[in-house]
Amino acid sequence: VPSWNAMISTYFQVGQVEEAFKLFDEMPQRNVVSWNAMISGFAEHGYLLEAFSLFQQMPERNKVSWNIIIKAYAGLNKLNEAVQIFEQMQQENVGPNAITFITLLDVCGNTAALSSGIWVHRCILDCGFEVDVHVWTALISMYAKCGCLDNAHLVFDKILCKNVATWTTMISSCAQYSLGEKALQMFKDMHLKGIMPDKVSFVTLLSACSYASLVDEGFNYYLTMSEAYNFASVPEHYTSLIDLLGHVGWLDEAEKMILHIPLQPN
RNA sequence: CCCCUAGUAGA
Repeated sequence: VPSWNAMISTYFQVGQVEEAFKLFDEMPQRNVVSWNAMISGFAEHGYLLEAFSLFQQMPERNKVSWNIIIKAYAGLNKLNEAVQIFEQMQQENVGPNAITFITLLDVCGNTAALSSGIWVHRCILDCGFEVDVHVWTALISMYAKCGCLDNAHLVFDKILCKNVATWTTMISSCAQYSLGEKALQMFKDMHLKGIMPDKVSFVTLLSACSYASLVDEGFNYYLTMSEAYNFASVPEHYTSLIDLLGHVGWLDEAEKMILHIPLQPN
């Protein structure tokens, strides 16, 4: 059964929805993972009716099944529906896990629903299980997206196990609140704490330089990334640099850069 | 490495 399940997921990953369903239909036995894989794949490709229908039909559901449905609503920015499913799962004695909360926080952030985000935060604390760094980071992100940088900072300060993603969330939040210098300072602080930047944190850093109109710093950081860290550039790096040139009015340089990057400009 | 998992550009 795991082999069939893996094939179903693979078909969805390459967009072959019909092939996936054919396998599900033909496989000799199915387990809850088979059903979950189908529901998740259907939902991800926009086949929501099919997803919901399978969810109704499936013989047994686990936490993942419920999380997939919450995610389906979250993907549509349907916060109220997502919360309803969250409450329904608990009525059916299926407890949430970290992923449940992360999914809910994500939709709160995307819809700037601060009061709901605070409510989810409280649920997390009430739940009593130990909160991992993924959930903490999702909380920071939610507060920042909801316009509450102060709360984001409060959460950030309390986290003991900050990793590069946690720092990047905070750096990005500062940049989005036009605190470019502060964002750069945090990048340095992160480095001082011995946490190594990765590609995503460099994208964030370069965009912070753009917000702060710091051309030299931005290009120096870009060189550091390429030469000291040996990271290959992704399109986002170039976009950030071009954006930086544009922000300070160096339009000729920006245009030149578009013509010279080793990627097809989109 | 059978299903749902946090941070990133431009608009």
